[in-house]
Amino acid sequence: MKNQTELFSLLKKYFKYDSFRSGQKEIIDDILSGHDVLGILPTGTGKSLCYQLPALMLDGVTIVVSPLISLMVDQVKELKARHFPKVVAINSFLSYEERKSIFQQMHRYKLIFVSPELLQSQDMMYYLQRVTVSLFVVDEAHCISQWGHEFRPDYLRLVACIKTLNHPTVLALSATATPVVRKEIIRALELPNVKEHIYPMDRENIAFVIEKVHTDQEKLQIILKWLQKQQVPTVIYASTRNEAVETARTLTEWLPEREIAYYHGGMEQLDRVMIQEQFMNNQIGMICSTSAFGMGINKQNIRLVIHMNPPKDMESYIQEVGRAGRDGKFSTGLLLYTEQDLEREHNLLINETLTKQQLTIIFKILFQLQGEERLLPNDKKYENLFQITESQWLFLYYQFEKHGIINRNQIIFNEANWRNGFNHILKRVQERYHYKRQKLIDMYEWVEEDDCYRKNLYQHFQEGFTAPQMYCCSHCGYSLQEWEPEQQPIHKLAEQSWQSKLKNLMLIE
DNA sequence: TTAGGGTTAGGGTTAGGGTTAGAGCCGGTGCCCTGCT
Repeated sequence: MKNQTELFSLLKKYFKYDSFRSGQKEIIDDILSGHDVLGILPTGTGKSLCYQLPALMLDGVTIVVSPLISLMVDQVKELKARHFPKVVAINSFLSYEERKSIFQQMHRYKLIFVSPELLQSQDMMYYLQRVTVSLFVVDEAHCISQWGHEFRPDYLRLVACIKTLNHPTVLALSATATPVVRKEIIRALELPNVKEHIYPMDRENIAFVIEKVHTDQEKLQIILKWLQKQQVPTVIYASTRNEAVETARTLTEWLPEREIAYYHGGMEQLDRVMIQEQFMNNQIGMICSTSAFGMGINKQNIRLVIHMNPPKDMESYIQEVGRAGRDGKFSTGLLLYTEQDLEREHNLLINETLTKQQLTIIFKILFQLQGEERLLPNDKKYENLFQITESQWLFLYYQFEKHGIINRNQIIFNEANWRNGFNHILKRVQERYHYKRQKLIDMYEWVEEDDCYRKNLYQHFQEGFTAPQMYCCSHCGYSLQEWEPEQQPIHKLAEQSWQSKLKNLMLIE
């Protein structure tokens, strides 16, 4: 009871609310009673409150694992503005001195944001073991399944951190997670007694239009035809950086009066922030982007999300199209595809899959290395050495460690171990290939569907869905032509003030 | 009562790297560290 009074008074004090939104209270109660929790709450329903409040109430430190530095920074900024006590984000932007000083004061913080990579550093864990960690939060927990296997294997190493910290209460949060992904999160974090709080994530205010065309040029024509008549905040997803840049360039040529930008992960951090800010403030009307654009973007009035190709799985599509209509107003997702798109995507998948021959060669090189120094070379050019991509190397390194073939850059030879490791890794590679291939096939089966797109999209994720707000989908009689959205004019900035704004930004950074 | 408890140490900023010599093509997500002035 005392807890409950305190809970509401803290809610009022820091967040100015009198009551909780759906799901929040149930999750917080479970956390405070010491249960591990998996929370799937739609975007914009206040997920972060589910750990911010417990962090205040629990003795000790709450660790929040966050996938992006920009997300951590935003959260810390926002919490500081609310006069939330003792919050910090630790990342590579901090100097050695700053980091050290935070480490030594660790016990004085209530909330610490970190990347999964940083939790692998010995420093970090050394100091964390000397404070009481009462809550361990994995934010955007679908990253475990989306990124953990290849791209960012440190997501799969989180479970070891949790164990090292004597298993504090664990909270995994996400906005999108299919039953399969949820199972994977629970397995990867080893949470057998987890309490699950799953809320539907279908969006009744988004209508789906899917069009099959013959060429990539045709895709641009369709987009252009619509854009000539309408002006609403729009995101266009392309599958490569080049395609994003080229699409922006072409559309700008055709519609010189519109403000169109491109966005991808290879751009300078500062440029990315600039583009985001201008889009947020309606100074840019349209962004052509790779999948880098998304997480942490909180623009409420995106009306149209266009896909130049189907993404590689339905989770990605739901996440990306779900950036439309955060304000609850009617919005549309337009997906374009050609016959060749599937083949292209499948070729990429084959290309990234290690073959038995490749794996054999890698083991041979590894054997040679251990005969010489028993160490992996220090220059980190493993990709060069083994003729594989960085992502493939990250995957392999994780597997080598798991099978006792490598321990902290030291190669440990044991014939039985190696034989076993080789077979397991090969099996794992093939499993991953088949898993991803099936995801890709599901995606293409969905776009080729004759039946209601909404029904078939959401049935993979949940039981049923809410009836659409206005229009449903292109199989239920909706077409873009009949949509008359409210126009959103662009407040262009003068060249001079754009530059001075850049200067200001640079001074702040 | 006291020493020690973990490694390192110029400070600060920015650019580049994370696949290979050579032609069209064939990827995208981010983190952290290193080497350079």
